[in-house]
Amino acid sequence: MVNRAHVLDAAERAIRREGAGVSIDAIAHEAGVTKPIVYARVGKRTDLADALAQRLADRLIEAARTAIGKRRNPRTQLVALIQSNLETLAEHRELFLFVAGGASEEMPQRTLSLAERSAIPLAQQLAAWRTTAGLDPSVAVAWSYSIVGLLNLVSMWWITESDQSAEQLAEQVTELLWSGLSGVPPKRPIR
Amino acid sequence: MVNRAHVLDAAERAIRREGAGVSIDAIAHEAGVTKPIVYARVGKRTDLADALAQRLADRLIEAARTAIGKRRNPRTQLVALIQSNLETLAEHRELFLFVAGGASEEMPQRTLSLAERSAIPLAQQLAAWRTTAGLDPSVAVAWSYSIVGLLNLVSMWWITESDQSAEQLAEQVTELLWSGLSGVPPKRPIR
DNA sequence: GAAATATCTTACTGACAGTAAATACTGTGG
DNA sequence: CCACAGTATTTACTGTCAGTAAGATATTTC
Repeated sequence: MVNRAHVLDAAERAIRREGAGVSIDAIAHEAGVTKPIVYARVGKRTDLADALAQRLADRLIEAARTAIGKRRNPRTQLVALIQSNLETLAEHRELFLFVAGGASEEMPQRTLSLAERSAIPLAQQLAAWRTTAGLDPSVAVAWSYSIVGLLNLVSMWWITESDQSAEQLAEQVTELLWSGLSGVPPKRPIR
Repeated sequence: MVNRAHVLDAAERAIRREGAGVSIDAIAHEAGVTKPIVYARVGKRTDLADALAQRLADRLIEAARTAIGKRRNPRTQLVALIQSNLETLAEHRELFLFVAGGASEEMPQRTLSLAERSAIPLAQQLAAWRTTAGLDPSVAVAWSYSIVGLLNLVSMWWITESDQSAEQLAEQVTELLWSGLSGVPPKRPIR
């Protein structure tokens, strides 16, 4: 009667309403069933977080694809990617916090599983580019995690503390990712 | 008899032994006291996480300072900064997870408070550099969070899933942060 | 229509955060 | 040496919640 997707939808609504600390009972109630059904459909809390992380990552990728759309200039594409990430995570703020925050024990696996889904396609793209440019593609994975981690924290910061526009922030972050720090330090120490 | 620092030390040992999901009772036991003492000294779980985040951030900054040491080449300094970050977080793996993972509700504040302590000195340095280079320093804060976020996720990934050496990874990440992506994409779409 | 099976719910357990009330300890004036 | 005020500490409790086992209800099968 109620399938897995229905429960996951209900979970998203419950999280949106009650925040990341929502109880399984509340989710079950939102789905119109009782707790053991939730367990039968999606497993325990960490499994739920995994499933929702998957959905969120898919949405991020989808949003990025549309935002990039038919833009041709790579740097402009990067701005669009970053801005869409900011806006999508802001849109799904509580879900993001549920997925990223979750329970303590399995935390790295969860955060990484969210990161991984975004990072993998990115890594493939980067590796392909590097290869055609005649460069070593083995940096691709590390770079993907770098970019995803950067986007995650910047988004979190922007959502909760910053008041500048997504556009402006995306431009600033792009400047860093595009050109790097090489032009910045004069001749002296970091810190 | 037992002061705040003593309790925090015990908390670190307990976290190291039992992982990020450690109970307050276990921490109290490790400190040789009972639970209400812990609450009297450091407050509730999120306050404890804040205090430990502070300590961890201080250690990261300190480690970075020594690692950078007397190196003069800015790019080499960046490699050292990144490598020291990797190694320090690996050293304090469980503490890192406790601080970053914690409870769901206040998660952004906690993660950000950890990030903030690392980001602020970095931002000051970046702003100063940009100013002396005649560039707009207003990007400094966003860049700091970018770099800290990048380091956090890369460290987490490295700690739990990657098997390459810290040295090699630090070099790869430096390449991204130093030179940026501008040389990479040919003339076509991201993803 | 009865037996077998799948489906859902009620009801429970165990763990743990956080707190209130009770108890032991300390020093001070008599 | 003792009563007593004030503080430090512990015991014992409450409430919440994840996760599950056992019972109840519907559904299929012969």
